[in-house]
Amino acid sequence: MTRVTELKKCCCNECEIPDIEMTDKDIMRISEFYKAFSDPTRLRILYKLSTAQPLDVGCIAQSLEMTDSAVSHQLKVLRQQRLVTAERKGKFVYYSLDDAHIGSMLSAALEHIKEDY
Amino acid sequence: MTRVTELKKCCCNECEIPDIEMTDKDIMRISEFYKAFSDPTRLRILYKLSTAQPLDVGCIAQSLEMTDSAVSHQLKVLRQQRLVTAERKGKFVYYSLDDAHIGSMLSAALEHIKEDY
DNA sequence: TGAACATATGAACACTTGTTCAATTGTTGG
DNA sequence: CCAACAATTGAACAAGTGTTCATATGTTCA
Repeated sequence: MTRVTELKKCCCNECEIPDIEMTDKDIMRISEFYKAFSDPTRLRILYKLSTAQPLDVGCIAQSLEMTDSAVSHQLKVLRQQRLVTAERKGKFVYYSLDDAHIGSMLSAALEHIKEDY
Repeated sequence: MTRVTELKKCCCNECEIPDIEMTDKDIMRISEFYKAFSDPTRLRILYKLSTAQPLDVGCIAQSLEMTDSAVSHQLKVLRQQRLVTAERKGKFVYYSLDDAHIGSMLSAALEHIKEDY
């Protein structure tokens, strides 16, 4: 397991470095996870789903006033990060939040930004 | 306060839309908040600070094997999102995590990606 | 089967982002 | 004040991202 740093002591030569495991691969995957939350369109989709689910692509696109294609592209990103699940029923594909945890991430971020002056 | 959607019912005409307040401005600010977490370099800086703080710019740059300039640019982003705090002492500027909450976001994301098959 | 509809995909484009390099600001100690 | 060091900033460039448009895949029902 590749450590982000291999120092036993920090370069200031004072601080001990705790034995927390976070590999380069972890870093990459975490950044991709958060990247999914870093686009307004994707956040609007997630927020929409947090208020009503499951919803099909056309419904989401309509309420966000975007093309089906644009929404479908972003849903793919959200799917790959396992933030939403898709289930086809006939012609329609219904999307839901992957779990309640995702909704709570939205509220957590909302709290953080509301702390402002 | 501008609602993301003004529908009382979802476009599927079944689901009630809860009265959660999340404005377009909120969406923009949340996306910027998460964007700060979406870059490997910034995550490495945050992780580094979670293991030892405060640290000056040169120390961070050295341990991440990057230029001072690159690190300083990213620290600016983290500062703007209030994820780190800076305090100058003489020639050095020492950075710390803004609060413990940030460290817990790292662990939370780590847990999420570890859930994998 | 074939027309109509829902969704997904690929290429292309404008736009954004992260790094590098050079120059600047800020601080200390001679 | 000035030389040396720490940090910041701005411009420039390559790389990455989100949308659009055209096309393809899936599904239903006549």
